[in-house]
Amino acid sequence: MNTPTLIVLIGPTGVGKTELSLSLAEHYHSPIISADSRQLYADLKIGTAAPTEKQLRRVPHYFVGTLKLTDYYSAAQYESEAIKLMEQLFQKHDVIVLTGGSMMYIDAVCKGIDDIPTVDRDTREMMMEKYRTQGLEELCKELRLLDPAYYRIVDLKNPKRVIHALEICYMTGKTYTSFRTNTQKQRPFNIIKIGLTRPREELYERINRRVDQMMTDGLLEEAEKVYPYRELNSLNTVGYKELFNYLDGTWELSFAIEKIKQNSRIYSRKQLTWFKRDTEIAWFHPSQEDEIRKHIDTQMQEKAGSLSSEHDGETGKTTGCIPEEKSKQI
RNA sequence: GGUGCCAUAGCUCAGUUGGUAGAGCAAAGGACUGAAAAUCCUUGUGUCACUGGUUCGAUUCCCGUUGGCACCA
Repeated sequence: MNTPTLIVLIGPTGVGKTELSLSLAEHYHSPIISADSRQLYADLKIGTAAPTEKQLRRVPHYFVGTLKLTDYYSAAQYESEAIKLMEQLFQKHDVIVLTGGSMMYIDAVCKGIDDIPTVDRDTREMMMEKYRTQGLEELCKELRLLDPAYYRIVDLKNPKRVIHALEICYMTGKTYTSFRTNTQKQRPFNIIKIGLTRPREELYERINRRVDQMMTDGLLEEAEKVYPYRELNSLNTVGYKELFNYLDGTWELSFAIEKIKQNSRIYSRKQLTWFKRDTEIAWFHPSQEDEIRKHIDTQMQEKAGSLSSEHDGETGKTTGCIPEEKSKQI
């Protein structure tokens, strides 16, 4: 049996991950695990550009359309479920393709997330109420007392970060810091990271066109259906939140569509920012499928049998195209 | 054709009683461990339309040119 290999195919929204993941999966006779925090929801097909019925028939997919809008989910939950699933899948497959744009989900699988208790509903309610009535500054003061170490490094202007740290302190009686080990988990499989990117203009044009296509495919109807649930976290999602403003009557439809395009572009940039610092990623243009396969095959040979040894630092990066090479030159 | 108003950042506009300018939006960069398509942070040099004049100094005042808008013929 060969060393199990996880091919991680990442890149910004709209770059062309889905199509390439299918052909790679077919080539390596592998299933596809989605790492997309919104394609998980069964009712958000069009707006999240989830794989179509036809595409799903080509290759078995996991973590697509498995959740209801009301379901609670998190990156940590994804980590444990995905790792468990992969244990099973690797018994029949040498290679698994993991693809998606949710940065934290990718890192959760590749590097692991610390074992921090899940916040229960009461604690979250309590903290939200505290935030509403007392404000962020008061919460920061509390954090300084309860977890001074985290207080020093946390982004004190970001309510979600401050609130979550306090939630953990209240729930466990321990500091949030004490749960942060900052260690990378070792995985029983090799990981090959492929990053897909395109020149900025090309990417933006694809994103804009895709949004128009979503509208003709019925995104508005999809948004109308889920409109009653708009307050849920699952619907704090590009493509839906903008249309809710139209359905409210606060935005013109054409304006909402422009906003979807804009927010998608911003999201793609955010993804690139996150991925850029991951030096293990080898970058390619989606059209370079041959080069990508070559890279994967070379990596698989190099890594064969090296699982138990220390991972070898820098991987030889054949760079089809590096993101931001343009801006670096300016 | 005549008269008046306007011309400042990618866009919409402030402003400088004459000492080379600043907001919003857009855009770009960054952070990120159980809500992550979330949440948060940082970044404003631009021939102040063009030409000439007055002035120590003009984006600001004056003459003209070009373009836009309005009104009158």
